[in-house]
Amino acid sequence: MKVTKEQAAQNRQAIIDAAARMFREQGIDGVGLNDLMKAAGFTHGGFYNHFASKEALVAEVCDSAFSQAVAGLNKVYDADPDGSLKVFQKNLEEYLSADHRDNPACGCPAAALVVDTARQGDAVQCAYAKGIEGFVTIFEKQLTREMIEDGADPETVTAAVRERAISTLSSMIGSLVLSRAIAHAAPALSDEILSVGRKRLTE
Amino acid sequence: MKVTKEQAAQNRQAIIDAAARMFREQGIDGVGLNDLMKAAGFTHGGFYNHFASKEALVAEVCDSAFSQAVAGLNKVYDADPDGSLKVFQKNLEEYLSADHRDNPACGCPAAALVVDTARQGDAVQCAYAKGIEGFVTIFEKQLTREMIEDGADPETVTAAVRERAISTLSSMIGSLVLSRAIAHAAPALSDEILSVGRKRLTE
DNA sequence: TGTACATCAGTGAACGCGCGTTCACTGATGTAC
DNA sequence: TGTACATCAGTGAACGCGCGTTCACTGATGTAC
Repeated sequence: MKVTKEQAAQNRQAIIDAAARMFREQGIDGVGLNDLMKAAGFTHGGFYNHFASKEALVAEVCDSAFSQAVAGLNKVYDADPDGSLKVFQKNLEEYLSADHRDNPACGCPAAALVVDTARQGDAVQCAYAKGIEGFVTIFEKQLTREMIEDGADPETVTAAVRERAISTLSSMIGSLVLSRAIAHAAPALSDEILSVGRKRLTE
Repeated sequence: MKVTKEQAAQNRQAIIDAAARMFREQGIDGVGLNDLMKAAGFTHGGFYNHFASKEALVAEVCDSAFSQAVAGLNKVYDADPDGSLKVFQKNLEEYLSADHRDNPACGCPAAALVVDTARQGDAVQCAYAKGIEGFVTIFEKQLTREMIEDGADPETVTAAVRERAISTLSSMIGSLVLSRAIAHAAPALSDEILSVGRKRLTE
């Protein structure tokens, strides 16, 4: 039952994509390879034709999910640099929306995997860290635009921008994961966490 | 091998305490009942003399860990209401320390369990939500003190205080879990996340 | 207060189950001639 | 270009293992008389 090289590469990516969804939704430990392969449309035995181990898959998933997210943002911002600030602000607000909170499977990998990652091996943590650095870089670029547009001196803005980028990212992730943790048990407070987060981000 | 009622109650608490440590360090899914009971000093079969299921234990652990944390803070702040603001500020800084980052087992349950909780049943989420509400209440009290000390009008401060309480808690949790996720892979950025968080919290 | 008996916390073997991983096999693909 | 053979992605049974949970048993505790 050999398939073409292209088909094999597609199948491999299908496994990564299914894992990216399931890991974000159910956690890394919560997803078995049997269920994963079934979700990707295959039988479980073929897994090891593509990956050396589950750990290796997790690292690739991290890499893939972050790369897609970072590349997606960069593409949008670079397509229209002048209008990118508005899109950036809109992205921040959507990040802390009920929709994003309620759909982790296709949401931010940094938030969904943040606690699991601390318990994973080096390869996973490195892929995750690379992704975070990518986000920080994007934030720095956009926040620099924002501060210069607001009349700041381009020369002296650098340190302040990096601080804002890091604290913005931390707050976004914190607000999102906290609102998710209590979404069912305390929906009002969960909503409040999101709206307070949005308000703080946009002022 | 029956033991006295008091001894049985102590043993039960020993299981909860061991679980509280292990869940924070290894995640809820990452801890087996066999290892847990061994860590608490017992054989695994006795688990069900104390708890109906692992899920029931998790709920009790959440409840216990948050109650201890909240009660501990309240005790300190109430013992010396006038000096409590200094202690509060010190607590915020210690929260975002390398020491806290590197020792989740005895650290904040809200941070260590935040992503796992979203995947747990109602009982666990309710215990967690109750704990978060407890933290928010404490923060509101202390931030009110702070703002009044800084000359704010006690009557009009309420809404702003709640916002600050929620956003402070979200940022603390976000900074801590993010710094933990990349502690090994990107130690410099991990430290930077903590120090930026501390700076933002104390200004 | 002393004796007989029920209670039940703790033990350790066993349950079925799903985990990550391995393996022999299949058969279409890709390659060497 | 056509044929023979090696490659290897996919299949599905099987591996050992640890999971959460159940159970029969033990024997000191707690209780009823």
